Amino acid sequence: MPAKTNKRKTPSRISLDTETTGVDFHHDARPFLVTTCDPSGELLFWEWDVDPETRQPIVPPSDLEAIRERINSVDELVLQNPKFDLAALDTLEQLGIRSTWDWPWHAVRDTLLAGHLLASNKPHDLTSMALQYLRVKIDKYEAAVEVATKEARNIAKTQFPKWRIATKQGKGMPSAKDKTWKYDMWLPRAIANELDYPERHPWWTVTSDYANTDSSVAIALWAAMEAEIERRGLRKIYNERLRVLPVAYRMEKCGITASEERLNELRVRYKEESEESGRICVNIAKDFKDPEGNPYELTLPKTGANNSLRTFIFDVLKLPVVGRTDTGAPSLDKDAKAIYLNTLPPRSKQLRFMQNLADKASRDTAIQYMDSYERFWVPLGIYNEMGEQAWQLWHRLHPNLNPTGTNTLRWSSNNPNEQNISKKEGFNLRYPFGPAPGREWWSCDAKNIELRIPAYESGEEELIALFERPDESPFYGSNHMLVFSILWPELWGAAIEEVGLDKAAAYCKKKYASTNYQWTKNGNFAVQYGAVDRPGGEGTADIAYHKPGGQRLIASRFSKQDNLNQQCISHAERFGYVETMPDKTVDPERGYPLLCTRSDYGKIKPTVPLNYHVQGTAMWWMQGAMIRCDGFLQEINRKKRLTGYSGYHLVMQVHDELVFDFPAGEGSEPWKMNLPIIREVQRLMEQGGDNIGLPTPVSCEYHATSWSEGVGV
DNA sequence: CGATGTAGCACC
DNA sequence: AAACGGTGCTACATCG
Repeated sequence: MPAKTNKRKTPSRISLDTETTGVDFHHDARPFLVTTCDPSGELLFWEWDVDPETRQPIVPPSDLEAIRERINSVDELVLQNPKFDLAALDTLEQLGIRSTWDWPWHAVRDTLLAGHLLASNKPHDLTSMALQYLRVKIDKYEAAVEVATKEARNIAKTQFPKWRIATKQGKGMPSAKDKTWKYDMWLPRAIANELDYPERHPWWTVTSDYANTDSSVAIALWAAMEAEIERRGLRKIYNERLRVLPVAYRMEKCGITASEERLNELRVRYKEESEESGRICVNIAKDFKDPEGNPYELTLPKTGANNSLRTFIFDVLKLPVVGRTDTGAPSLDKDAKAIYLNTLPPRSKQLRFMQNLADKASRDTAIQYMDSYERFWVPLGIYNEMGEQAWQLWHRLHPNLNPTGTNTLRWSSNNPNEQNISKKEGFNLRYPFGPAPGREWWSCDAKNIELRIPAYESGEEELIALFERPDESPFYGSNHMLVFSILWPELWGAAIEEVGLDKAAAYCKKKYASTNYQWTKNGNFAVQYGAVDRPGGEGTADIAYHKPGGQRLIASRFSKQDNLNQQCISHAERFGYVETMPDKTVDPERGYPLLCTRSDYGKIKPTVPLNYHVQGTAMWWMQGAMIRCDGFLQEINRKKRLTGYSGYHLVMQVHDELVFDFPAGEGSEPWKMNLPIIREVQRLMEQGGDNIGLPTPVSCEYHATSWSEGVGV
C-alpha cells in the first residue's frame, strides 16, 4: 500500500491508441500496434509483425504484460473511442495470449465523448479536433500512410500473391467497403521487412509515426478539452456520459442471436416470388418496342432503379412523371409506384407491370438486408455450451454502437445497423432474430416518450390528460384521435350522432382508416419532426393532413406546446444550441447542450431546436435507463456467478426500446421465472421520469422464440 | 479500376 | 432564404 499523503498530486495519465488490421473483431481483425504517450510527450509503443498470409499479429506475451502494467500504473487513461481499443485488445485473448483484460473503466477518459459534449454537431475525429482545440494539423501523417500503404498493396499484389490483402468481399472482414487500404496499414513495414529495405527507409516507421502522432495528440487534446469542460460547467454531465461506455461495450460484445433456419425460410420465399415477378416484368416489356422498333429487352435492377428500367417506364411506356428526386429527375420510389398503382387503367399491361415491379422491389429490399446479416454473423457456440444443433443453426451478430453518432443524443449503429431491422407487415425481418435455445428475450418500450416530453414540459393540459387517463372516453389516450376531432369536427360530430360519444373513436378509426385518420397520423408525424408552421400561412404539415390551415389550427389549440417551440427557437438563435431537460440526479442546473443546425446563411433552421430538445431529452432518459439496467443485471450475474453469454444481458437499443437476453424459464408458464427481474428493469427505466420531472411509463413484452412475436406482460 | 455522388429504403 | 428531425447500407451511374 502506498503511503497516504496530504499533498494533492496531479493525476498521472497516459493516452493509448491501437492500430488494427480491420474493425471486425469478431471475425479476423486484430491489433498490431499499441502506442501510449504521457503528458510530457514521452512515447512508449509496441508494434508487432503481422503474418501476411493469415493477417494475424505475432505478439510476444511479455509485450502484453508491459502494456497491462503501463495501463494499470496511471490514474487516467485517455483514449479516442475506448471501446474500440478494448475490443481490439480483447481479441488477443482468443489467440490464447492472455486470459482477461481487467480494463480500468474508472480511469478512462474519452476524447470522443468530450468532443460531442463540447460541440455536438461538429466532426469528432482526432484530426478535426486536433485542429479545432490545439491548432495542430496532423493530416499529413495519415496521408503518408495512405500513399505508402497503397503502394505496398500494389507490390504485394504483384510480388506476393499469397499475401492476404484486404478486399471488399474479403473473408473475415464483412465491414470492408471502400478505403480497404485502411485495413492494410501493417503492410509497408511487412514489405520493408520482406524486401530487406535499408534501415532508413520510411516504410519501417510510416505507420508507427502516424500512430504515435495520434497518441501524443490525444493526451494534449484531453488537457485542452478537460479545461473547456470545466470552464463551461459540464463536468457532471461529462462524468455521467462516461458511464455509458462499459454498457455499450458489453452490448456489442454480447450481440444479438439469429436463427439461420428462419432467415432462410424468409429468404427462399422472397427469392422465388421476386424471380417470378421479375420474369413477368421482362415479358411484359418485350411486348413493347424499343426506339429501334425491337422488343424491349429490360434489364431489371437488383434494387431500386437503373437506366434500363427508367428508359422503359418514361420513354417506352411514357408514364407521366409523378414525383421528382432531389436533383429534379423523375422518381421511381415507392411513393411514385403507389401513385401508378392507384391511377393506371385496370387490367392494363402497364398496371400489371407496375404491380409486379413493386412486388419485386419490396422482396429485393428484404433479401438485401438478410444477405448482409448473414455476412456479418458468426456461429454460436464458440464461447458457450450450446448443443450441436444450436451450434449449426444459430448465429450471433455484433453490431457496432456509436453513442456519439448523431447530432442529438441518439446512438447510431452499423456493421450491420441493428436499428433499422424491418417490422413492416409481410416483411418482418425481426422474425429470424430472437433468443437462442435455452434463452428468452424481453423488449421494453418507452411509451410515446417523444410526445410526452413537450406536452408535460409545456403544461399542455389537454394532451397531458390523454397520457394520464388513457382508458377514458372519448379519445382513450389517442393523440391522433384528438387531433382528428379538431381537424374534422363535422366527421367527429357525425360519428357521435351515429354511435355515441364512447364509441366514436373506434368508429372513426375504422371508417377513416385509409383517409382522414391516416392523414392525421401522417400530419402528426410531420409536426413531431418539425414541420414549419407560420402564423396566418400554410404549414408544411397541411399537405400531410390534407387540410389547409390544419397545422395552424392544431398549433393554436395547443398553444403552450407552441410556446415551447418558440422558446427553443429563441434560445437556439441566441446561443446556438438547445439543452435537454435537466436531470436532477446529475446536474439540476442544466442539461446536455445540443448545437442546432444552421442554414448556409448562418441562421438557425427553425425546424431543429424543439426537435433536438425533445429527441435529446428522450435519449438522455434512455441513457440513464441503460446505465441502471446494465448495473442491475451485472449485479445479478455476479451474485448468480453467471459468466459470458450465460447471464442476464442488455443486448439492443432502438431509440426508445431496449431488448434483453435472459436465461429461459421452464414449464408451462416459462415467462414467470424472470418476471420479477423484468419488473425491476421496468421500474429502473421508468425511474428516469422522476429525474426529469414527468411520468415515463414503459411497456414490456416477452419473446419466447422470436423478436417478431411478443406477449405483453 | 477506384472514388464519389445519387437514389432509394429500412428504422424511431 | 429554411420550408419534415435523426440515422446506415446497397446498387447504380459517372468520372478520371
